[in-house]
Amino acid sequence: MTDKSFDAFKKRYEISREEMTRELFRENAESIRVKKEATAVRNLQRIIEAVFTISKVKGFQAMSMRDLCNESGLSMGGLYGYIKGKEELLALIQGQGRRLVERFLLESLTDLTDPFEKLDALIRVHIYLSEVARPWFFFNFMESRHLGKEDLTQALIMEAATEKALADLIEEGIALKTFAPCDAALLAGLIKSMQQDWYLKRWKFRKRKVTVERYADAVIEMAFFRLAL
Amino acid sequence: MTDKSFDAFKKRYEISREEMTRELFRENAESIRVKKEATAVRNLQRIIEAVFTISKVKGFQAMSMRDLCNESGLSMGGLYGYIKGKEELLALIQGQGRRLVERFLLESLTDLTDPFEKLDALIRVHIYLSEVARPWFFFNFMESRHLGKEDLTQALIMEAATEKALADLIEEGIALKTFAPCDAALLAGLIKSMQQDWYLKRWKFRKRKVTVERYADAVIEMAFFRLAL
DNA sequence: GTCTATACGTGGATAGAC
DNA sequence: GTCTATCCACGTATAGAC
Repeated sequence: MTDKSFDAFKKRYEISREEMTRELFRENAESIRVKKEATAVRNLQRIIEAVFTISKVKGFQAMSMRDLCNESGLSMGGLYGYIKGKEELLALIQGQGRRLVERFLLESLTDLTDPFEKLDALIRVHIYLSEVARPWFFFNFMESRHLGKEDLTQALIMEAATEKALADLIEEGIALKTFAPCDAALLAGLIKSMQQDWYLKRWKFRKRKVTVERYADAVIEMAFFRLAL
Repeated sequence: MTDKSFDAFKKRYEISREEMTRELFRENAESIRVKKEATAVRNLQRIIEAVFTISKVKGFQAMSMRDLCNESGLSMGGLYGYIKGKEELLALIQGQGRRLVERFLLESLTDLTDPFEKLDALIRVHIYLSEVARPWFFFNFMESRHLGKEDLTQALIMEAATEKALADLIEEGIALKTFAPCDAALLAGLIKSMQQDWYLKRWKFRKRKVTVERYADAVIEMAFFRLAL
């Protein structure tokens, strides 16, 4: 990513959006009774968005299937054509998230060589991604501990992968004597916590009129101050 | 606090612990059917701890009153001698938290004048407090959005107060030309997000054998690097 | 493919015995 | 003060009509 603006990122994201839901449908096709792709993809999207909306207010556990029907516009019977039960919703949403992170986060370092540039890109793209797909990030953070053992393991692996990408980058810079020596793993964790705050406390930033670009700059600046020689 | 060690803080905390639950009982005495203070305080403590334990695993919404009975050792009827309903548990726990923060956080700056020392104390004491009262901090973070309007407002005020204390301190240091100029409110938020990570991801730090003192040092170091002239 | 109606289970709260 | 037994409301999931 040579263009650091949020708008450029947003466009890139919106292009992939529908395609990602279609992939999700195909991956789960056996457990979905509805076979017509256009209908299924549209309804799947509505269901997932409804889950986010309701969960944000009352939490996933407190969301009843009736709530979900009202919000998504489907009826009880119709809804059960898409999912086997409430539990499966979690797995479904997890799948969408894995796709998000793989496609946008772990591919963000192409064409960059300077450690500072790479670190900038890696920090920035995470914050931008959490802005465009905020409902998913928020949901994932709040509800991941209710996942089943299998899905939880998957989630933790993905979580660790993004943190490790940061730590590796920092260590690489230290080895090159571009960054000042420090505990790379610990610093990566601190950076991650600042990244997360963007989607966990977004109401706060909106109230204070802090833009996503400005926030990303501030986090990157913190890291650079720490790593400057 | 002249002694920066965690052990010193922990001792100070443990002395106040029982007393705080007693205050909580007296404050809510009208809505508690049980009148014998010794019994009531003991059971209240058990109930609150049980709520934390269960909520950590399945979330407050998914916790049934039967779960709570099993975990606390009381029966359904007995339990309802202490609380009017499930909703009231949230308010009760909120009360305990307000007491925690007021007593330990907002009183931590006595006897200090140097801005760096004050900032060190304010950052450190929050992290230490979240370590000794981790169940409360975790619960508060995860469940606060399910509070009623009244209690939610209270929680947000308290949240804002701790962040403002940080921001004020930073601005004071900038005015004194001890700190480098920067956006104090934004930096305060970033520091807060790093503080929160300690209790939100504690399993991670335990696995990596990062002690609470070391973590506090790392966060303070981040702030100092940013604020050094 | 989607709807309405309904069976079956679980949860919150209380009454009354001990 | 605490327990057991019970009431009623609500939630999930399915059967069968359209």
